[in-house]
Amino acid sequence: MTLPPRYIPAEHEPLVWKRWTTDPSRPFHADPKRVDRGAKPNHAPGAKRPPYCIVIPPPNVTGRLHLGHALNNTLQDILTRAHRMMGFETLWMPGTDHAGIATQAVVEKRLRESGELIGPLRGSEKFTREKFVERVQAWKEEYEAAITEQLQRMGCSCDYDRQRFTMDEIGSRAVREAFFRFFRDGLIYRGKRLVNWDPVLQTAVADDETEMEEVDGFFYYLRYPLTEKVTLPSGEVIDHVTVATTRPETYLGDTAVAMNPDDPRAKALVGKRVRLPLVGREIPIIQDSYVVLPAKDPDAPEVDAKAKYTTGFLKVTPGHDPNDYELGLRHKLPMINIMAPDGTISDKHGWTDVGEAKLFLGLKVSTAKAHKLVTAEFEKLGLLQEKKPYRHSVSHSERSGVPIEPYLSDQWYVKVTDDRMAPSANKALHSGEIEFHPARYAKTYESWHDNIRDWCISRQLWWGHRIPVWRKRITLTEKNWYDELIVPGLDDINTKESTKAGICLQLVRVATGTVVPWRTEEKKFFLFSFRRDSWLPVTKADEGEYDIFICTNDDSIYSPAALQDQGFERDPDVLDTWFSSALWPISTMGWPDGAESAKLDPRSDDFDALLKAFLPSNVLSTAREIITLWVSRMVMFSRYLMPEGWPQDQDLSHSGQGRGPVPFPDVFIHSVIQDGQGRKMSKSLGNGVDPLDIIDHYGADAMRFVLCNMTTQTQDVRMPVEKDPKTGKNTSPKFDMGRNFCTKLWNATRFALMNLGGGDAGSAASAPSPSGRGQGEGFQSSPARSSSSSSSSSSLIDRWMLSRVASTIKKVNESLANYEFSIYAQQMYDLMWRDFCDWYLEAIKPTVKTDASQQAVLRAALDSILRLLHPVCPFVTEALYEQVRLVAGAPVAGLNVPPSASGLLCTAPWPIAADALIDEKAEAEFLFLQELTDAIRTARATKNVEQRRKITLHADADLIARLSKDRVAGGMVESLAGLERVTADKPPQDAVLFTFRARECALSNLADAMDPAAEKTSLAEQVAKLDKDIAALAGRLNNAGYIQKAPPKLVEESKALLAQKEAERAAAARRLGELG
RNA sequence: GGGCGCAUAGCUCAGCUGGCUAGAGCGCUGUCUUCACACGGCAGAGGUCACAGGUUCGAGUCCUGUUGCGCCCACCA
Repeated sequence: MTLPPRYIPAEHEPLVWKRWTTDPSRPFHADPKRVDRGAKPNHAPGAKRPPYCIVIPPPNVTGRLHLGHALNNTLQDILTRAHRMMGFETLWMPGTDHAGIATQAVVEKRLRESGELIGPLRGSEKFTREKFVERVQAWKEEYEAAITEQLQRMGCSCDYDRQRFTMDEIGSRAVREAFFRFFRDGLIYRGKRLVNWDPVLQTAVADDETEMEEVDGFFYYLRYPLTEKVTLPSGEVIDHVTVATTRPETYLGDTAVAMNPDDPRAKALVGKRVRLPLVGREIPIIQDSYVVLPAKDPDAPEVDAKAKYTTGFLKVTPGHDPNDYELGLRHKLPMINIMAPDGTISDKHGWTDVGEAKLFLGLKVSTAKAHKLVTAEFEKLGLLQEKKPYRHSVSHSERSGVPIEPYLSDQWYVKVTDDRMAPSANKALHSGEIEFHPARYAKTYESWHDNIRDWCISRQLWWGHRIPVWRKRITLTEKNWYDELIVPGLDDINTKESTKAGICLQLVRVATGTVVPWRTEEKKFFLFSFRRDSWLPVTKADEGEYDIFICTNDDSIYSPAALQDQGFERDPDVLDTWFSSALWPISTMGWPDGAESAKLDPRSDDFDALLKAFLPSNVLSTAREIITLWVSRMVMFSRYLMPEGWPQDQDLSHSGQGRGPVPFPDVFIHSVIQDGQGRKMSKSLGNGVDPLDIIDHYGADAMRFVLCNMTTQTQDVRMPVEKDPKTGKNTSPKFDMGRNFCTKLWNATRFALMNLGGGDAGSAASAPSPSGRGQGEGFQSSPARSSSSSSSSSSLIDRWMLSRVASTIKKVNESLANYEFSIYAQQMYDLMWRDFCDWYLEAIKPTVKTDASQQAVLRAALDSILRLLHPVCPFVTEALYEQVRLVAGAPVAGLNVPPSASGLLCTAPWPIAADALIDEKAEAEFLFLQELTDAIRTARATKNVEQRRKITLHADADLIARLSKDRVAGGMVESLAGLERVTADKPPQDAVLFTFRARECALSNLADAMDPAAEKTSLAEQVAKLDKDIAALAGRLNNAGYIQKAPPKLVEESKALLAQKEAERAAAARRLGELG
């Protein structure tokens, strides 16, 4: 009984997965108690070993994983599996991200499509907040399960017992504590700012949640009447100024007109006023160098678009344009908001002087309709000068697709500009604590921090972490301030003097939006001190409306109910998704509670040890667009929140405040997979590939091998996508290679097993044993310690094979250390296919059945290949190892492949080869034989010699000696080249001459009859080709500079090559003469 | 506008600090169903390394510039 000639993944993958996950040794489970950072990697049961940890970039629960995920997770699994086999205590922490805005948008869209939801979500009768969140929760459950299944089908060896979710209790606890600490330390503040507003989802969105789109529009030239006539330096008298705008309706919120101080008209106009049509508001003309001067020649091709279109007068709308907002701040202009959250023009949100502009109320801003109506009114008044077509890019919401409205609103911010945040993240880069691979990506990271702005973290959504802040609006006077500020019950808490749990307050003056520092004797701003005598009283100047914000990290201190009784309302907003993502490396491991986290999730009771053992993790693997969104924030948060002296200081209540540890020392940025046309894969383009479709069709290993193989150091990789006519699913012919590779490995092992006479090869396919244990192991003793006399083969091809294995181990180790995945795959491809199959297995066919020492080498080489390949192709190698491990084989000196204690390949020790196995002499000699074989094969093919015909090689005595020196090696050439005999006899008249390394050789008995004409043509071609080569070489050697400056070794090589070519030419020419 | 990357065989890509007689896989051509594998073996065809300059004895590789494509950041006058 033998293995079938094909590897059919679907027959093995589920069984192999079951073995991994049900084995009592729990191979994917990390035990922090076994970790010792100072230990050497080893496999001894119960021994201490160094940690190796990767925290998964949590996939969004918005949908299923795509090929980019497959790539990233394959790479992480490769690293994880390799290190596990190398003897590290290995943790790959899995989990998913709630992806606030993205998931809410997807679910909202679904509900709209199904007709369940009509109109805006907020205020919807059908969906209360709780009910909607319930629906999102259901969605999350569905896709979290799908994602987990996908990961498992891919073979990802995550520690699934620890799987986390950003919004689970552990994650939420971390968010709460982190928010509290930032709030307490003054790094979270409330501010009225201009934000990106999505008028459909009705929430603020981050800059990175928007994307630019080219839009056709118009430049409208509007005339603003001056309140008095002005005489320009040119002598011209004007009664209006003309502004150019793409969004005419925003004129309703204009609070100034700006011009460049260098504009010759500025002197006459700055300080004058214009009156806004219909609104009637009078606004000043101000000067600011931000304003672009009009181009002298607007038609010149390289003129900046702004200079080309501008009139020199810029309408300033601080409430609805980011630049105008900055301008407004600089000039202390009023900010008028003319828009309701749904994007309609409204006088209910801070706009009072509506005047005759009433007719615009209710219009949706940024629509053609609004532009039309507003400009029509200007036209009626004779104030529309002209309009010009203009194509420009406008930012759109990534989630709802509508244009983003800059919108003035109250939001929470993290002060990432603080020295302890972004600058600290850069410090980690400069000190080498964090390193990017490839290194160029460090630049993206660095410049992001150099230009960073405070991070708006509040989102007006329902799906996410609720902001842990309660608010009450109060009016403070000289008389009532103490009573207003004191919150009953808090006095008691203060006496606890607890640093761990706490409560803190912020006071924001409503009129100005400014945060009022708590004025205590201790100068502990925001840290609430409840001792009345430590407060400075409110003075007359301080009187007014205030918002008081309370933040606590522990509901037991002050319960939500108690706060409500006091008239506090919980902030309705949720946090930006990246806030919880930023905590991911530490929250998943139980920050901030350590051992106590087990109360929140009893699945893992070793939380105290977990963080200590595995943080910092070893590497973060991700796509480059995540560098700013996520990598940066994880570094900032970890450095701020984790203790400075970590891991010596293990008191998690200590915040490092920018001097804590980095969450990982290495960041690997993988390439982006595009389709065959270089486009991004996306749902809308229909060019996405589902990893499960690939796995169904090709097998997980095939997919993984190809993904690994294409992970070079470049930015993008193209993957031509085809639609499978049968299934209608997207696929790519690129994966053929992986499938073929697995089949080849399968058959090579099959062949080896046949020749090793061992295990019942059939059982792997038909009836895999549930556990391999209990059956005889292949090795009797550790091969590393065995003496060379045990089995070391003296055969050249065996030494060559071992040398190839040894040097591949070395190169694979290097590639893994440098995150050079493609090189790793390539090495394994060459070793398994080219070296092992094409040469070694073919070469040993005549001898292996009777040569015990060769069998040992065969077994050890195969075992090594399976181990080295396992991280890339875990399923097929595991299935094969199940058979191979049962085959007895003597140890091979220098190649250490001890049996796996569990019987599983996934925890088998990584092969170790002695340097002495790398045998350059054997490789050189083998190369000689390979080339000889090739030369004969080529001659046979070009002379159309029949496949089965055995021919005769005529060679010189030296070559014959070399071939007979090693019985097996000589036999190899004979069998691979199809030789009947090798002789020193003079070749017969009809022999075909060829030269091999400057030796004249000949082949005879090629055919029943030779064609002398064809032979002559071929020889003439050879001579011509050689002449060309000789000319080139001679030219190089005649160059004085080359002789003088090139390395002598190179010159010698050229000379030798020239001599060889000349000899070959002479021989060919002579033979040509003989043939007449 | 700032930054990064890519342009090498029909396709997808290697080619590190300059020595190449430029490689791999797929595809193509020929041949072989020989007892591991036709998802295979063997052999072969196919490339002025985007373009133009420069440095060098020598450039796919280094420098400068040009063109084309892609990505990130900034930018709604």
